[in-house]
Amino acid sequence: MTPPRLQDVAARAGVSTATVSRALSGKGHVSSRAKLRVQQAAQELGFVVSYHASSLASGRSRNIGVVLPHIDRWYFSTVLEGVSRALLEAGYDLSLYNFDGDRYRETVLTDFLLRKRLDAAVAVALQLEPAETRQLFSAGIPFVGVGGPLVGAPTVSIDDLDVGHRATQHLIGLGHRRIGHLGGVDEQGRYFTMSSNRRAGYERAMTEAGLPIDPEWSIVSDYTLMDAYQRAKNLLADPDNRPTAIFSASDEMAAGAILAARDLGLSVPADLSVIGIDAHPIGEALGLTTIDQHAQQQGVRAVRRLLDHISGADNEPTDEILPAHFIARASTGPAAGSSGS
Amino acid sequence: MTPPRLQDVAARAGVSTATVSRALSGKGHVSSRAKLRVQQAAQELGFVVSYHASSLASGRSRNIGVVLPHIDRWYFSTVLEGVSRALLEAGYDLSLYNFDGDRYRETVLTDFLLRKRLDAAVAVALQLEPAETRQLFSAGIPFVGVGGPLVGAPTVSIDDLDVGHRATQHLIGLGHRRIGHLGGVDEQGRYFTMSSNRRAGYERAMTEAGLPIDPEWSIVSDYTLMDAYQRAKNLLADPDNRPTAIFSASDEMAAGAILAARDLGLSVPADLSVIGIDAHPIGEALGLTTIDQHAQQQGVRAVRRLLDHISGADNEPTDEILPAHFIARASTGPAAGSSGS
DNA sequence: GTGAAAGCGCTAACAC
DNA sequence: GTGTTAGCGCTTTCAC
Repeated sequence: MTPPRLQDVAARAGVSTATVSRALSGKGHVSSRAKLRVQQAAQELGFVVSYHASSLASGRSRNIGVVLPHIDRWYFSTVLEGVSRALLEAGYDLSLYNFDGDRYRETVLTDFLLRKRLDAAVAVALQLEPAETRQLFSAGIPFVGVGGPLVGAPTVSIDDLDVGHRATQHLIGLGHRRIGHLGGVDEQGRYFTMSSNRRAGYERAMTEAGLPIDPEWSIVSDYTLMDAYQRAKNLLADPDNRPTAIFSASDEMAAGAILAARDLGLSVPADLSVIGIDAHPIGEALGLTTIDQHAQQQGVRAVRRLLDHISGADNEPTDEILPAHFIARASTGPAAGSSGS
Repeated sequence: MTPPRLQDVAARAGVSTATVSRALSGKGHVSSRAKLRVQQAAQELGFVVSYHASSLASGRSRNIGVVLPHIDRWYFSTVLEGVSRALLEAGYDLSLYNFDGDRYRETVLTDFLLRKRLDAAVAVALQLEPAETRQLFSAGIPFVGVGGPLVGAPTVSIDDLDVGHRATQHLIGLGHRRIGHLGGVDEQGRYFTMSSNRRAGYERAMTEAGLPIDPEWSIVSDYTLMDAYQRAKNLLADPDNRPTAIFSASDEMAAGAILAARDLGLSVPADLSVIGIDAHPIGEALGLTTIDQHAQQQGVRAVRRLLDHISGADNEPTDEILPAHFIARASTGPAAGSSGS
């Protein structure tokens, strides 16, 4: 037996299909008596509107896309969790498009996003070429960026430069002068503006304090714990020339640094202070001092912005900077032989 | 200007809409000459078929759903990555439905899945009540389960009991006799059959070897690193009555145990051997011995099964057990005072 | 191999 | 407040 259609509900309730549509969607006026009969009939028949028919007729699909370069990395899956929650709450469907690094970059941009099935989309930390940005926008729907600038669309993020600055200042305030940095690559200008902004914040804080920035202490990693572990270990192995503190652009890399230090017999924070960014759960067990960037909340805000926009709320396309908060734990402490500052 | 429709392409190519549809979808026979003209016209106009119109007319949507209880946990985001990859490869869209624990359980089951917008769906480690399973299937589409039994649908997973058994045997083979277990809750029979099967494997191996199962060494954790850290620390704090080895049902919990041991001044594996399951990246830096369950591959396989089914391939709804492989690293070693076995 | 035309199931004017 | 009806843009018989 074929599923009930709106027409069947109309027949059973003794009204027209238009009335059923109105009663069920809540748009337009329907007498409460008619509404009741419709709802009952729909209930009895187990009627659910056909998504495709509804979308085709109305031109809107209650479906929002999420485009991201990775899924199984903490930042992305956490933002996604926030996006998902906000969308579920609003009754919207969520379509997921994963670049998977660069693997499906083209495909997603040229095929998937153009199918006219999305009301809007959020782009998480994508760093696109100008031509790619154009492709994106050619989908003809509102976009909002998260965690990195999406040129031409409003973006929700933290102030990465400021966060890098504050993290570094924290270490400087503890009396450290030999401070290293663990950051990400800025592959040919793609990806990780986030990362380069944090590095810029570090450099600014160092410069302001009149401290030297040793290029050897400025480590470029691929943002994974293991890679950071290995590189930090190399850096810290030299007892004559190693930093007393490290500011890491992510908690996972910070964790790698802490594990490396321990494996070298260095104690944290006595021999080495480490601060990260994220509030990644792994930081708890390591006592990692960090700055919470409220990743989930970033996803939630992005969705709110989009939904407001769709519903015609008069929001100007301004960027939104979310606050980030210190979580002081045990991985940072006074520099050896320092009285603080 | 409104986007081009199929009709526009037809006009430009000088053929009927039917021919355009055939030429573009590849179904039905079209002269290569006509096909060429159609493709060119489509190209010039920048035509992309309307998803909704196509779905409404054909009854199929090239859209597959993924239902999971969490997104931001390693297992789930990794499976999701695999699912996403396989779907992108096949040109299918992916709709994401997150229970978020129990928060949207009802909503997803009763509202979202019934909108007739999915061709099929994969359910990742859902542990449903019978009534909920019925709701799920009432969507009228093929399902496949991943990483946990979905009663009434084919499931892709590893053999959790066997894996628990092998992990424990590994420790026993190293001469350990006092072996603890770190597993998850079986909340009222919901969630984590996975976890209870691994525990059962542990118990069987212990029993077979004639070793005692000390209830105090069988720790129930919430599967997070931090919780496992705390509980393991409590367990290991007592020098007179602690295990010499721990089998953890996940790598994250295993990592917690290792960190706890270190913080107590115990050395791994000299004082404590630890083995996990997952091949979680964190295990690398900790030298964690583990069993790789190929989570991403589980997602890929689930999608393949679904697509085969949709395309009418004669696949019986059998469960599929994927192999799991040892990754021997440094966290497990011979028991102190043992000659091995 | 190709075209005509009848839907797919719903929404949104527009009329009453 | 409610019904009539013309689409939304494509797929798919059924003829030719």
